[in-house]
Amino acid sequence: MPKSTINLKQLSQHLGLSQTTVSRALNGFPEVNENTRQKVLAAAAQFNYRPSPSASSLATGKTRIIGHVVPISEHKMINPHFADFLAGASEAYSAAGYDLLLRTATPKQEEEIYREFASRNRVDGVVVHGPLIDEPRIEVLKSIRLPFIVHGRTTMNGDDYSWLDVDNATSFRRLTQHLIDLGHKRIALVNGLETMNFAHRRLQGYREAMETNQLEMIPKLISSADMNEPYGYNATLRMLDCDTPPSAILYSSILSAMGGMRATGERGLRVPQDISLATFDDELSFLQTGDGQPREPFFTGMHSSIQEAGKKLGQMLINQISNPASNAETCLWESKLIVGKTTGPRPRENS
Amino acid sequence: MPKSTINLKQLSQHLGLSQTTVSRALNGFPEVNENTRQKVLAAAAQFNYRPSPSASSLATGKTRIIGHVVPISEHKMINPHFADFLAGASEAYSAAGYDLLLRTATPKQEEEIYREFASRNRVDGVVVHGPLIDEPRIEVLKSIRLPFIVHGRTTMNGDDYSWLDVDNATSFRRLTQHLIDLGHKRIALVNGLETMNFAHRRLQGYREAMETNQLEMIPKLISSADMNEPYGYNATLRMLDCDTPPSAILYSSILSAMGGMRATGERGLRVPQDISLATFDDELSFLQTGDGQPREPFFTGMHSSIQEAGKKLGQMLINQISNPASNAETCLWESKLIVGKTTGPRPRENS
DNA sequence: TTGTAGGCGTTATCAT
DNA sequence: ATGATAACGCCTACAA
Repeated sequence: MPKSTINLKQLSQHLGLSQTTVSRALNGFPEVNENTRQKVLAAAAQFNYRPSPSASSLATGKTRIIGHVVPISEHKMINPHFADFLAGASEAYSAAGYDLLLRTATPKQEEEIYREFASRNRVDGVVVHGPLIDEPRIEVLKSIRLPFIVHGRTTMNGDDYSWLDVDNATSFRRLTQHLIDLGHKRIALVNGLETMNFAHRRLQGYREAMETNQLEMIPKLISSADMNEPYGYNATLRMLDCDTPPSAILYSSILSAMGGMRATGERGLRVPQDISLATFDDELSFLQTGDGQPREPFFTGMHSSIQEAGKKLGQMLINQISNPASNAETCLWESKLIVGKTTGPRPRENS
Repeated sequence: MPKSTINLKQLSQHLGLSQTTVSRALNGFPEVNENTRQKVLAAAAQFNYRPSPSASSLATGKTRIIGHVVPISEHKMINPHFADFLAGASEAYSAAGYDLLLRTATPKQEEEIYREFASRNRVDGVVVHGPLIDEPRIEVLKSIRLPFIVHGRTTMNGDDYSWLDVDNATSFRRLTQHLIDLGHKRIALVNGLETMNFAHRRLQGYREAMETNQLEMIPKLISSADMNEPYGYNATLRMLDCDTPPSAILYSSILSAMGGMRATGERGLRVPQDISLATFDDELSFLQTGDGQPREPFFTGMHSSIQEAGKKLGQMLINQISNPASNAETCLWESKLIVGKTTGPRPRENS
C-alpha cells in the first residue's frame, strides 16, 4: 500500500540520486543512462509518484490546462452542442496530458475572463466558441498574448489566427439545391442568429442556391434566432400559418428541426408527404443509437461531427502551444449530405 | 496600460511594504491597518494584480478546483444532461472563486483518475455522477480521502457521504398515479439502466403505484437502457407493436420521450387522444423558450431543474471542503407535477 | 552522465 | 501592525 503522496525529493533520496537526475529521467531527457532511467521509472511506478501540477506550473510557467469559456445566455440557456464539443476536445487533451477548465459566462463577462486567465496564468490557451461575423474577442486575445483557436471563423478579422470551421455556405447551398431538385420552390430557412458567423454564411449559401435557380426569397420564410427546440417550433408554426406557407424548411440545428417536427405534427402535416424538413446535423451523441451502428438518420441533412471538430481543434491548439513559432493553422471541413426520411418531392397541391 | 503580469514582490516594492503585509491585506487578514489595506487594494487594482494560482496552490495545498469526471460510453455518447448540470455547478464555483476541471472517461478509467487527482493534488474535490445502486467509487474516494459529493445517491453504500437527489420513487409513484387517475391501465415504463440508482428507484415508484391500484405490470411494457432519443423511439415502437400495447407510456428522460413522440407519430397515433406520454423533465435549457417566460410545458411530467441541482451540489461541496470537520450533508428534493399537452383520458377502444 | 543551487510566486511561522 | 525568512515541489542553468 504506497503512501498517499511522495514527492521528487523523497523519491530521489530513496534512489540515492539527485532530484535533477530523477526529474530528467522522468521527463525523457536523452542524456540519462538507460539503466538509471529504468530504475527511476520502476521506483516511480512502485511509489505511484506523480509530479505536482502546481509545482510544475510554477517552475515552467506552463499549466497544461486549456480554458473553455462557454457562452450562456441571461436565461441560463446552455447549448447542448457544447457537451459534444467538449467531449471531443477533452479526448484530445487527455491524450496529450492536458486538462480542460470550464467557465460559463455571458458574452459581456468573457473578455474579463480572458484577461484574468492571462494575468494569473490560469491556462495555456483557450478555445473561442461561437464567433461573430466581426469578433472583438480575437483582438483582445491577441493583445494579451493568450494562445487561442476559434471554433468556426469570422468574416471581418482577417486570417491571422487559427480556426477550424465547416464550410457553412457550401453546406447550405447544397442542402437547398437538394430540395430544389425535389421540386420545392417555397423553401424556408430557420437559421441561427445572423450576427453569428456560421448563420451568416448559411444564409449566404441558401441565397446563392435560391438565386441560381431564380427562386424568390420570401422574408416571412426566413427567420433567425438562438437555436433551440421551442424556437424551431414557434418559427415553424408562424411560417406554416402565414399566407405563403413553405413546402420545405431548412433548419440550422437539429434542435430546432425537432421543434419543427413537433409543429408540423401539430398542424396535421405528414413528413415528408406534405412537407419536407432538412437540417444541419452536428451528430449530437444523444441522438445517435449508441450501439456503434451507423444508423440511417431520421432527418435529411448535412452532417459533420461536432465531437470530431472538438477533438481536432484541441489537437491544433496543443500543437500551437507546444510550437509557439508556428504560423496560424486553419482548417475547413466539408460536410456530407445524408438523405433521411424527412424530405421528398414537392406535393402537387402546394405552390 | 498596466504591464501584463505583476507579482507580489513587485507590488510590495512599489508600495514600500513587505510581501507579507501586502498578502495579508489582500487576503483580508484582520490585523492589517485599514489605511494600509486601502492603499494595497488600490495599487492591486491599478496594476491589475492577481495572485498566481499555481503559487497559491503550492503554498496552501489547496487548488480551488473541483473535478468532474463525466461518464462517456464506449461509443462516445455523452449525456446532454451534463451540460446543464455543469452550467449550474460552474455558477456556484465562480461565485466562490473555484474553477471546474472536466474529464471524460469510461467507467473503467474513472477510479484511476480519482487516484491521480488525489496523488497529484489536482483538485480539491469531485462530484460523482450517475451513482449505481451499489457504487464502488464511494469506497475508493473515501479511502484516498478525496472530498466528494454524489449527484443522486446509492442504495447499498450506507449514508456516510454527502449527496443530493430528487425523490425518484415518489416522482414516479405520483406520475403513474396521475395516469391511473386518467383511467389508464396498461401503462408502460421506458426507464434508464436499472443498475443506475435513479432508475431503480423510479421502477420502484412505478411498481408501488401499479400494485396499489391492482394493475398488472406487463414485462413487455417495461424497458431499461441508456437514455437517448433513438432508444426512446425503438422501445416505444416495440411496445406499440406488441400484442398488449399501452395506452400510456412513462419516460425516464425527456430525450427518450422525444423519441417516443416520434414513434407514436410514425404509427399514426395522436397524442394525447390515442395515447398519453409523460416523462421526468430535468428542464434541460435547450428545450426552454429562453426568453425567461415560464412556458406551459409540452410534455406532462415531473419537473426538477438539473441546473439548479448542479448549483446546489457545487455549493454543498465547497462548504464541505472549506469546513472539513463538518458531517456529511444530504438533500432530497421533491419534484413537481406539471400537466402538459401529452396526457389525457384513456381512449375507449383501448383495453 | 550526474549533481549543486537558485528560482518560480505564494503563504505561513516567528519575531519585532 | 509589519517584516524576515523559510517552506511548498518542481525545473533548469551551470558545474563537474
